[in-house]
Amino acid sequence: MSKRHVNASKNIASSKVTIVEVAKKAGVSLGTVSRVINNDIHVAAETRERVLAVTRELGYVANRQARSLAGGKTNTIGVIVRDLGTGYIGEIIRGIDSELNLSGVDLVLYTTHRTVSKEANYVASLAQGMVDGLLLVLPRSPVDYIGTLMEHNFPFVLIDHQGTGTACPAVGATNWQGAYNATEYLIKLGHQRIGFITGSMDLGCSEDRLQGYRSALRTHHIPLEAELVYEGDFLQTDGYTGASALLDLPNPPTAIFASNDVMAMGVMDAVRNRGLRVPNDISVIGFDNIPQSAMVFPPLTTVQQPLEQMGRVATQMLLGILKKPEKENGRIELPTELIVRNSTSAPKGRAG
Amino acid sequence: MSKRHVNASKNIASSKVTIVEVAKKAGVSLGTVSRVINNDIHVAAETRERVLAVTRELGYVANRQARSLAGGKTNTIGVIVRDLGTGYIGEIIRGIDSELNLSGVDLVLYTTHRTVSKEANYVASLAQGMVDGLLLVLPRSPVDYIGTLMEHNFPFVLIDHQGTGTACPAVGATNWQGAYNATEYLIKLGHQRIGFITGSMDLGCSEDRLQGYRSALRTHHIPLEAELVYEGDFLQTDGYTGASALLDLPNPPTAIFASNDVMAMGVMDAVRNRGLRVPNDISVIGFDNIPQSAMVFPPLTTVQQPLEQMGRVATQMLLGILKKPEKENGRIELPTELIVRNSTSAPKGRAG
DNA sequence: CTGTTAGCGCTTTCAG
DNA sequence: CTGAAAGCGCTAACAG
Repeated sequence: MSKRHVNASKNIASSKVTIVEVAKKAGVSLGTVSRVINNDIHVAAETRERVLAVTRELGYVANRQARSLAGGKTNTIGVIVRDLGTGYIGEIIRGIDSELNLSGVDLVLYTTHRTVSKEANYVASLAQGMVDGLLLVLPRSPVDYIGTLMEHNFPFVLIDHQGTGTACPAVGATNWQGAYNATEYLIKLGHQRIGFITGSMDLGCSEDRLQGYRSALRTHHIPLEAELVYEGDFLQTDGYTGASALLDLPNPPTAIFASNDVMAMGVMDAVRNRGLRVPNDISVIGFDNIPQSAMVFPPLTTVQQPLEQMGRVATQMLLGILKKPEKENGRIELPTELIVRNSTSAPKGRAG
Repeated sequence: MSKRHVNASKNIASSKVTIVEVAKKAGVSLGTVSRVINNDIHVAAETRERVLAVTRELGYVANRQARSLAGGKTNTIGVIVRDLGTGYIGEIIRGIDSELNLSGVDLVLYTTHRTVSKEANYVASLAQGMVDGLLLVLPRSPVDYIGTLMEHNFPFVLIDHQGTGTACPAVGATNWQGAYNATEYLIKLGHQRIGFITGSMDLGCSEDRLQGYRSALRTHHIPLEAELVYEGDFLQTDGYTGASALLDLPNPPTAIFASNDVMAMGVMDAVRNRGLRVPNDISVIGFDNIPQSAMVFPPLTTVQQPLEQMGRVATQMLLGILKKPEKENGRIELPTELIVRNSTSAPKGRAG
């Protein structure tokens, strides 16, 4: 069994509709075929037609690997995400996807499963020519490769990552402001003891939200108490255990602000599990405004992040860079917005 | 500016850490390096170590394009989906993703945006060697390429698609049975006029659900009335308009069965919008059991599809085929299950 | 066990 | 406007 033969049973490419076949059948050189399929201007209209006809007739499909190996454009951009677990990232991807679809660019998606080494690896791999540009969603350790990426002028945009130092193309949301507003809203409702559950503290956005919370308290002359801040990791169980811990305090909070909606749901569970009611006994507020937050009971007051829009904007930015690499691009912050629903109210025994 | 130079500003690969560099520095031939990075047994332990060391030192990263072009394994499988819009597909992907992660296989995801031509195109493209196998989620027109795929023994598994004719590896759910059970449940509750909103009728699963509904009615000697069946397309608005149409009937139904949860939510909206209550006035039942369905108000009675498991099983199947191509694989049906929540009750004025 | 060699399918000069 | 030729980085025979 020859090598070719083995491949034949493994690979559709062995149907052998390559550029060479097309060239032969159209009676031109393979260089010409290449020009045609790449919309090169330097081809006689008549020749182009003939080649195109053969192309269709033979059902020719360009081989992406070969194309990118040879140094051409891939017309696809790579997206690297940690996982598809939460609706959170899904929303962003939708934005990316629909924007990309508009300009006929393809998308390949890689998931890192929160594995830092995979992240760097995929970046390196994709940047080798597999894609024309990279969108990094909520990257864990961009420091590892951003340097290389920039050095080589490889087009990329960070999504939802607070740049640590280096200025590079990125889009995020006003996390600080969102958290500030939410906290202030609670304060104005009359709450004085407000519990806070953080997100993964290795993420800039978590830090920003925590600071927003703190600033609001400070502004309103409410003492910051360490015992009211619980460190979570953006998972629903963190909300549950965090809320439980907070409610076990000798002097428990009257409101709990979770750094994302998923944790806020965990908080609500914990509250209910103790026979307390939301918002009558405990007000709960989240962050993100994922679709579910409007549908839970009671509907969750939360801070909306323009997730899909972030995906869209980042994509436009990347597409822009692809067109004019020289243009400088900085960080864009999209506004967050407080969405008041029914999980918050004035603290018990107090007028709204 | 030479070609090489242009690439240098475009491509990280120009850092030139190729197999050749490694070979040179390690004092071996490039063939040997290839063997090492492919875990070929025929390399002296000592040589392997040396090469590996250089590999790390230089930060070598294999070029996927070149590798697959040359005919090697890609160690990645391709997943083709229509979109990421609904949680539905996200759940399946999660199953795929986590299963793949277990075996260290990478995943590339392509979205077709319901474009049939794209679907066929991606399949052809990926099958050319970009991936070792293909997972086709809810494919629109598999007929277009399944033949080719099978002819060439290219490994693939269909997810959630009722095969029209050709026997090929696929995993799905017992849609007929699920719809039958749901309808029967409604009947046993005392409902006699049950409205039904279909999914996209070009999808096998929609047909199966409709038939399940019909069979249940037939079994219980309830006449099938065409006016009680509304054709939808799996979108929330279809549920809304469908329910509205149904409720406008001279003799409206007392229960509505929507072919998926998203439409069921639309149904609930429509019911409420007319001042009617769920389930007191109208019972509503869905299909899928997406995460949201447990959180809406009232919590939705629905038929659970083992979405994540379907992803898992399909992936195991594909991985199995990759290992032993000769093994025959047929269709696997995973069981659906009726989840009773609070959107259903006995019809008004009748004891449960 | 290791080196050599021939491509994979395509893009891109460089000549005409 | 078109053909010829040189690789892109790697794998897989084939000889040692």
